[in-house]
Parts: sequence; structure tokens; C-alpha cells
Amino acid sequence: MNSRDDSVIEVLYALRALGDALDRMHGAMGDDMDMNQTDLRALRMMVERERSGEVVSPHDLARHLRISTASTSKMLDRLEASGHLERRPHPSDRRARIVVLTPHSKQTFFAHFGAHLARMSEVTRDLSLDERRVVASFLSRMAETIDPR
Amino acid sequence: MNSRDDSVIEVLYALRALGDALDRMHGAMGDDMDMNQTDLRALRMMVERERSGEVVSPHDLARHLRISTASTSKMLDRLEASGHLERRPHPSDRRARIVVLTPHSKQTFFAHFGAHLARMSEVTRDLSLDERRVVASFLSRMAETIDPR
DNA sequence: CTATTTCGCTAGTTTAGCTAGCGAATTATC
DNA sequence: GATAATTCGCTAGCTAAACTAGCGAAATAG
Repeated sequence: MNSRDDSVIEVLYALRALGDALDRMHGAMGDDMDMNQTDLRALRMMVERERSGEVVSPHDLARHLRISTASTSKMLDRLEASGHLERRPHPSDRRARIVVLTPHSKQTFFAHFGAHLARMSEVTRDLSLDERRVVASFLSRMAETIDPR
Repeated sequence: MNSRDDSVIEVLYALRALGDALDRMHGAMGDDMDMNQTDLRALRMMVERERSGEVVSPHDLARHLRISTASTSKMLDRLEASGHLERRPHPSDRRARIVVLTPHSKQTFFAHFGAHLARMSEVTRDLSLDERRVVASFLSRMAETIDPR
């Protein structure tokens, strides 16, 4: 019983350390790319959304980042001025906009994230296929538990 | 070969989702406790350091949070004013200080973190002992890889 | 013993959030 | 079909929390 609890605590401890490490990685990436954390989170969201073939509206960004639509407008100004994205008309709703990443932005993003990604892949490849399944499912369930969205 | 890569990507995808979820949890905790992210990160660091029996100086906090010592001073002012910590003289270096959490602060922290912790423990308890070992070791190695400190 | 470094602090500036409120477009109600 | 209500993104103005520069006190090096 005691050893069971200890093993749980070890996992949670490692989870906290990982969260810290991710924070720091994001912090360093922000410094390198000369942008703040929110703007970088927006970039990450857009990369992910484009990967899965979805379009992103300013409203989506506001919801995801939990900032006001007003602050989102200013953020989009920054990201547009720095050449990271473009505002485009929404195809069906003439009130709305969609935002799309520029090729330059994606290049910059992966140029800075690529090295991390490679090292993270390596660590993951050390796992067996079964272990990857266990880990991926655990991480997903944990994410879902922590923030059901 | 293809399925191997897919399984890696699934893990990394879940990892990103988890990072997002932790961010959101911390954001919500900050809102609930009416404090900003940096101050909350400071609190988390101090809880952790006290757990492992170490003392914390303003300088330690500045390094960990990657903010200037000037900003750290102001942050300590905030945390002291809100009754979260006390500045104490450093036992051996009369220039320096150490900062300690108040009992009230620890109570508040765990009152807000407790529910999350319980749910996270549950998810972890669904794993077998072997799986916990695999997960904990993976998370630790990943954290170490991402940010060797 | 003097010079340099380290510690935390204050003062003033900048950045990036916030709320309030606007016009334009859409959707619901009569 | 007219009009009322809602939704969308934006601007203006305010505030919080970071930053840099520079200070005095204490510690350490030459």
C-alpha cells in the first residue's frame, strides 16, 4: 500500500518537473524568437490547427488563450506586423475573419522547435511500442482530467 | 517503420496536449487565487523546495523564474503584502535573505491544488506498478532532455 | 586596506493584459 | 419585410507586472 502510493507520487513529481521543463522551453523559445508567451501559444495553436486542416478565427484564439477578443485584436496586430500571419475574410460570415500563418512563420517556428522535437522524438523512440501506447494513453487521460476544455 | 513513427508522433502529440492542459490549470488556479502566473510559479517552487527541505533566496527565485532580481523584489513585496511569505535574514550571509511560506499560504495552495491532485492521483492509480515505473521514468527523461537546467 | 563583487532595493519605463464601447453584419421576432 | 437583438472584430484608455539603471550595505579578492 505504501509502495503503491510512493509510485503514484513519483509519477506526479515527474509530471510537475515535466511541466516546469515545458514552461522553460517555451520561455526560451519566446526569447529566441523575440516574442511573448501568449503570441507563441497562439502560433502553436495555429500550427496544430493547420496540421489537422482546420481554420482559425480570432475568436478561436481568444477562447483557447483565455484572453479577451480586444487583447486578441492587439495580438493579431503584433503577429501581422511581424509577418507571422495574415487576416483573411471568412468564407461564409462577412462579419468574421480567419487568420493564416505565413510560410515564413512556419519556417521560423520549426527552425526553433525542430531541435527540441528531434530530441523529444529520440527519447520517445527509446520506448517499446507497448510502452508508447501506455504513455500516450496516460498523457491523454491526464490532459483530459486536468482540463476537460 | 511507418507505424513506429506514428506511435512516436502520438506520444508527442499527447505531450503537447498535456502541456496545454497544465498551462490552463495553472491559469485557472491563478484566477481562483487571485494572483498572476509568476507569483504562482514562485509559490510552487517554494512548496517544492520546502518539501525537499531546502531554503530559498530571492536570487534563487529570480533564476528559477528567469526574471530580474528587481522584478523579484517587487514580486516578494506582493507576496509578503498578501500574507504568502516572510522575508527572513539569511543565517550566514548578512547581505542576503531567505523567504519562507506562511502556514496560511500552504493551506491556501493545497486547498486550491488538492482537488486537482486527487484527480491526478486517480488517473495514475489506474496504471499498474510497472506502468507507473515506465511513465515516471519517461517523464523524467523527457523533462531532463527538454530543459537540463 | 582597498577594490571588486554580490545582495536586495527603489525609480522610472515599457509591454501586454483588461474593460468599455463602436460600427458592420447576421440572426431572430413580430 | 421591418426592426430588434446578437455577434464579430476593432479602437481608446487604464492597469499590472515585467524591464533597465543605479543605489547602499555586506562580503570577498588581491
